Amino acid sequence: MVKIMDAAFSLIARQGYESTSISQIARKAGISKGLLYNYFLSKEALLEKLIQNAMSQGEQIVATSFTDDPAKTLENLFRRFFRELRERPEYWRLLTELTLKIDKFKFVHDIAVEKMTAYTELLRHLFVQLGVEDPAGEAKLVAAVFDGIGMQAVVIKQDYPLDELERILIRKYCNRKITQ
Amino acid sequence: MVKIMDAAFSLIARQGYESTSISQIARKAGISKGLLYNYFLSKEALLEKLIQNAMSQGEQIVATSFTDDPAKTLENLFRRFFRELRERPEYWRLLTELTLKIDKFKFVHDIAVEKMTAYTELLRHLFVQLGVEDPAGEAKLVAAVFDGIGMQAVVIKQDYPLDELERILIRKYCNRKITQ
Amino acid sequence: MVKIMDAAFSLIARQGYESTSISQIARKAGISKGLLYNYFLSKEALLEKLIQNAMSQGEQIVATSFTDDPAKTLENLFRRFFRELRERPEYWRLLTELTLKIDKFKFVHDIAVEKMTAYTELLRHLFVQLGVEDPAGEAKLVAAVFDGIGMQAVVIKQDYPLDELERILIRKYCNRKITQ
Amino acid sequence: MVKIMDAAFSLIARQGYESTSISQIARKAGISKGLLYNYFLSKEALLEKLIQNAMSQGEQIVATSFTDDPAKTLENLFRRFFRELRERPEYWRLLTELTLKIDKFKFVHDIAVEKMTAYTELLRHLFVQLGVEDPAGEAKLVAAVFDGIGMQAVVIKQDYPLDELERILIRKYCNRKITQ
DNA sequence: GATGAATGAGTGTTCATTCAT
DNA sequence: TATGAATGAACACTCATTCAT
Repeated sequence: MVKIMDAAFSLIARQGYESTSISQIARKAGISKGLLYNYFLSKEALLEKLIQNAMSQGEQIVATSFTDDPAKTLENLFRRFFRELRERPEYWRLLTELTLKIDKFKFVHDIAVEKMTAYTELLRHLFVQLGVEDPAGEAKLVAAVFDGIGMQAVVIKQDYPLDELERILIRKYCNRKITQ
Repeated sequence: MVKIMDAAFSLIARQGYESTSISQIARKAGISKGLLYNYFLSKEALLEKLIQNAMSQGEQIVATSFTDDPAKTLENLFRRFFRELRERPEYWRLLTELTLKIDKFKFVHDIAVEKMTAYTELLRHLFVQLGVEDPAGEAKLVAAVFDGIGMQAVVIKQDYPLDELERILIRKYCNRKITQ
Repeated sequence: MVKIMDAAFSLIARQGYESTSISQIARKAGISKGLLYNYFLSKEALLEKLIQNAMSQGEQIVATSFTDDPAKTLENLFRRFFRELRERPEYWRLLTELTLKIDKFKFVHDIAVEKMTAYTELLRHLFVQLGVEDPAGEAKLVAAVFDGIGMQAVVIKQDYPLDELERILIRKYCNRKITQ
Repeated sequence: MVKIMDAAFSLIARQGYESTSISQIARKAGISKGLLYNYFLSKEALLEKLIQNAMSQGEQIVATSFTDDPAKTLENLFRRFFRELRERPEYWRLLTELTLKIDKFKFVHDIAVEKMTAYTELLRHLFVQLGVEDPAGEAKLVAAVFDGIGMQAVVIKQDYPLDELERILIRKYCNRKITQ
């Protein structure tokens, strides 16, 4: 049920998983607690569905960034990442919070590691094409930058200079001559 | 009471704030629940003290990194940051988790913003001395890198290439000639 | 609906009345919950039908045991009782469990008393024909033995010496000369 | 806490385990639900304590029945058994109901089998001393009689002829000459 | 006849917090 | 200073029952 997922998403993204009760979710979705359990086996199962949903949206972003020009592809990735951060910060909040729950929910670890290695590998591949020195290391660095910016954007919110960071990153990595 | 803080710190760092009960903390600290409430007004107040404590430890790291040579100072900062990550990963876990509780605990936002601006300003200052182009932007980027690496290290744990990232960062930013 | 009764019977006999849900019964019967309520007014009503059904099966056992020879009739009763216990122990489980719900379901008491007096009267009648001393008392005793053996067989299961007890009872009560 | 045990005992004995809620028990005991959980880890743990309590009382009955004369010992056992049934029928209700829950609670099986074998062995021993033919078989029979009478007394209540059955049993098994 | 979405009161259990001692 | 008995509101979850279709 999409109403439930939406309600759960916005509440959990804002308050965190443990601080959001099934009652709250049901109330916000406009249904009874009992009905919620017709759709989801447990609170944890609901969370898992939520994450899977969010992840698949993330994959679309990557998929639609590809072009023949690696510099352009990289720029697309950067721009879409920042757009996401601006338009749907709660998505990153949820992902980040969940990532920290790695010891509590077994399904999180697999998703997190898979996501991280996939992104890093993608960046490395682009850096190779762009002739960047130590592409593997640079990819890891940029992956960390992504996570760090996501985290800080979520925390500092409107005061965080997303625009400036976007400009810096694109200038640094996507111009003709990549020297550094 | 330091026993309480220690107990609370290790439990919350490992299990998270909501999953750690006052009973557990009191038991681990070897005192009664009642006594705990003689020292802290509430669970939330204990958490606040915990964070303030953790932050001040972070400041010590910064303070002891200073030298006359900005490149050396920067290298010290990097090295100490990575050492912390290796030796006390729970510290970062706690900080990261708590940072995300921004909407739940008002005091978190102020602390987080203050920390971040202080670090960024420090980095900017060093970059100015080192003649880095766009020192303010670079400082923001490196601050994000720090947060990102901390986050990923906490999640990926022993498989995360801390050593490699440390080497890359130092090579990139702390060598005589800073060109990028 | 016989499918419902069968499903309910096997589930309740195995798990007990309270631990068996209407959903389970409907699922096992291959119908919807709603349809089940077309046939039975409530879970309790279903239970009542279940018991009546079980009781009438018990009566068939008695009815087909009759012969002209009271000793043979008694032996038939014994043998059929033990056969039932061996072949359909869940039947006894259900009856025993339900019998204990006397304070919860008013209909249980009437059924139980009626069953017991009928059996006792039957036994008494046979004992009179067999010239047993104090036939009424002996009948009550044997009725108790039946219940006790049923109970113990249900609990101890495969380790309970049903064969031995059958032999003992028949030797004791069904031989030409009844002396005791 | 004895208040809790008493409340739980009387409620569970009357209504059954599943039909008695923790709320009811706490209310009857005059305490909060939370406090109940300071004394018992779970509803099941409370039940286990209840049974252990009941069993140890049962053992006292057996222990105080012994004399040098086996016939007198047997008579004592019979009389005490019937006295218990008259004075504390709920005790038997609880024990019987629990016994049927053998598949649900692991601790029940051990207790039930132990109780049953101990009683049967005791009876067999007495029957040997009394020169009863097939003492082992007779012991099993009498053990079943006990269970059966207990069961019927619980169900039929005031209409069940406990006095008559007591007289019959004692006459049958405890007189000088045991012939049967 | 037949479905299953929907409800609401209930369950066992947890836990931050208080307070008499 | 120190205890822990006690509370009450909350939690995740279940289930008999209803009803529009």
